[in-house]
Amino acid sequence: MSKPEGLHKQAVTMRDVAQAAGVSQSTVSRVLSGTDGTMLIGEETRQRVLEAVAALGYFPNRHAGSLRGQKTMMLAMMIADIGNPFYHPMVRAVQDVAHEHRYDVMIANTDHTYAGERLFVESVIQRPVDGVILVPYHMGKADFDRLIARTGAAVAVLGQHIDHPQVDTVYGNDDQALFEAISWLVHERGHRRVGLIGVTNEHSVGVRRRSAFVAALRQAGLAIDPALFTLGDWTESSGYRAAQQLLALPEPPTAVFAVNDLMAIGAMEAIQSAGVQVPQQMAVMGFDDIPQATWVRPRLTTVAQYPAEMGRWMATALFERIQGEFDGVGRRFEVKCRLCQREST
Amino acid sequence: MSKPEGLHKQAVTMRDVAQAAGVSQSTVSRVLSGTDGTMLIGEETRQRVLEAVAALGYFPNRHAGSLRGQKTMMLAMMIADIGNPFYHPMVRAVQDVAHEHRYDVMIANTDHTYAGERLFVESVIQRPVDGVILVPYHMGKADFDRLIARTGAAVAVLGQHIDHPQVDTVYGNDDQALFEAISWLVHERGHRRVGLIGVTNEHSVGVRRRSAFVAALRQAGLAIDPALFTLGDWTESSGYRAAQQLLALPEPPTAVFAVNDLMAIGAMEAIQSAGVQVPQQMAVMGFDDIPQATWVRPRLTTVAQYPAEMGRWMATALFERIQGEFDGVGRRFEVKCRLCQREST
DNA sequence: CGAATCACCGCATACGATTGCATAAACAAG
DNA sequence: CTTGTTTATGCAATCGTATGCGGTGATTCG
Repeated sequence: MSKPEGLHKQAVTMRDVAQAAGVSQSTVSRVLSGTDGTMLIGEETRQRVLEAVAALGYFPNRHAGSLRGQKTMMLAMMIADIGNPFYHPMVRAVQDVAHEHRYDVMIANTDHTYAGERLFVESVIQRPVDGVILVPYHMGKADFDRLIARTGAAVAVLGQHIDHPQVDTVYGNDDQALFEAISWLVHERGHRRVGLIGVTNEHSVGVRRRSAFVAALRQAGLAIDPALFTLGDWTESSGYRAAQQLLALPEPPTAVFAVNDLMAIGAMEAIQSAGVQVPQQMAVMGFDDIPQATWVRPRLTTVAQYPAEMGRWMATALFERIQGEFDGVGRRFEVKCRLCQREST
Repeated sequence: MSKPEGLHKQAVTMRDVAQAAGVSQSTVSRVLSGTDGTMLIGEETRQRVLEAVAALGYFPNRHAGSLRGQKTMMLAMMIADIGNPFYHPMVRAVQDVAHEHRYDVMIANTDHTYAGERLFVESVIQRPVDGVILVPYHMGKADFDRLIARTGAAVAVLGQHIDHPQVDTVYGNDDQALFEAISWLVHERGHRRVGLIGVTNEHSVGVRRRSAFVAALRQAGLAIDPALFTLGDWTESSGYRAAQQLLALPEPPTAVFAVNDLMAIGAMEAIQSAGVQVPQQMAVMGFDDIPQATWVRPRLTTVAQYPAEMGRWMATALFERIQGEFDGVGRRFEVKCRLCQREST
């Protein structure tokens, strides 16, 4: 009775194909999906159907399949900031793997906020997908339970933020790598006052890296000066401001460690603008090894992570679950970080 | 009869809410959408329904609405390379506008290939969305006709590549800006041998920029030396290789212009590695003004584009069409480029 | 030669939400 | 008491696809 004013005109449906081929719609469905082992289709009709499909340029409407409870052929990916180059190879890798499986990828930014993360979860509840890839900073186990219970999607996660029995995890040994990096800075390079550009404690990864930083200083027998701890929000400009703060100190540090490269690059910019030489007067070190770390001068010493590998791992783990090849307890995969010694230290 | 094995478990549907509130499912629909002006709902039942919604934590299944031909609450965006920082503010702006409208964004890479672009169109045909944003390099009018005819989606496009009556377009005056940039390089800076790092003629934007380049040289009365024309593929590494090629020339240019910043940065890397001073011995100039242009040393002289503004414009134009506020012929919006004079020239 | 088997295919229903139409209740007017 | 009108709600069809089950014609077997 109701004729929906086609905002989306689906000119050619399965019924059209059926009519053109002189068969029923269900036959067309069976020819195309083919997965119905018990059902046999005559070779002649199969050909007629395939010809009609080609002639009409038919494509299946995936909204229908999604509604029917089939695969949605879609992945959702949540990252913190699409402007951060660290995520690009990851997104890239996920998209590549997805396309191999003829999947599409929906992407959302959270801007590192909890509100953004919850919005993402609600979005996925409203439009269920087959798989979800997350880089969570705030979400708790309850949020994951809800996500999984309501959508039934396979879930893969980056980072040690969460440990959930049903989600696969890939993470770097960042705390250990950071510990070693600071130790190297102290012992090999002789720095005794090292400033930190960290993030607020709302980010569990910030807490972990800060602890590793403190532990390294402690182990080296150095004093912990609260004035040397500054905060940023992962962006280049926040690194710039944090470095200014450190430079303004009565007794500035001789080295600055930023918990990501963007902030390190911003810090270097600030330090050089102030007429302070890097690394002679002040060394700078970052984390991630984004490509831009080698574009700046001096080239940035940093701790490399391997986002492409991480993304590929998450995506393949996801598809193993989607295709039912694996459904055990969440796997954990560690990608080792590596110190990249360059010119800024 | 058929019980689809719920890959996606939608625990709570509208029917559940209806049952909990003791009304029919259609009443729930009317309470929630509310858009049905002719239909009145008793205040008491409205409350009962809303309470049931809250109690059950109901969210609408958007796959169903999409199938029914309603809005899909989804945008699709096609860009060439998610690794190119030029696109990030654009993606960002689109996502921000979309989220204001409670829309999600599906993103696809084409890697600058026609195959990638066609794949995207097919993907959108199979899963219609309300709006499409494209950065096309190869697609022709026929592809756009097909896209629009098959999906009925609103379309917005970046660049002058296509001019279609039904699509809104935003573009920079890149040819003019490039002409002026080269003229500036020649007249103000005195360069008489300028190398070009361009792209193949398959990219219409490459052709246009190359023409502008040639025109500027002609107008300056300079000879056109084919050896000074090299090709890249928009990536940093291709810029590196192209610059090596120019350096190897018997008579190398005194300035190099790359049609985007990534290639310019790659070129600068190559030039400096070869022990040639930038800009004293060889000047470098790019196009786009990505943030990284000010990270490198010397800072890159370039022609600025404003991708965030471009993205915002495309997105708002799209929503004007989606919401029926506009349905006239495709609008065109020019975003002026601007020369950013820095240290590399 | 009648019945059982088999290969092939169509009918009908369901997924969840929207919406035109029918309908029930309540009330007013004649 | 009948008829008309208003108000609030339910029924049922629909979007495009998947699938259990029943049906039909042909072949085979006892």
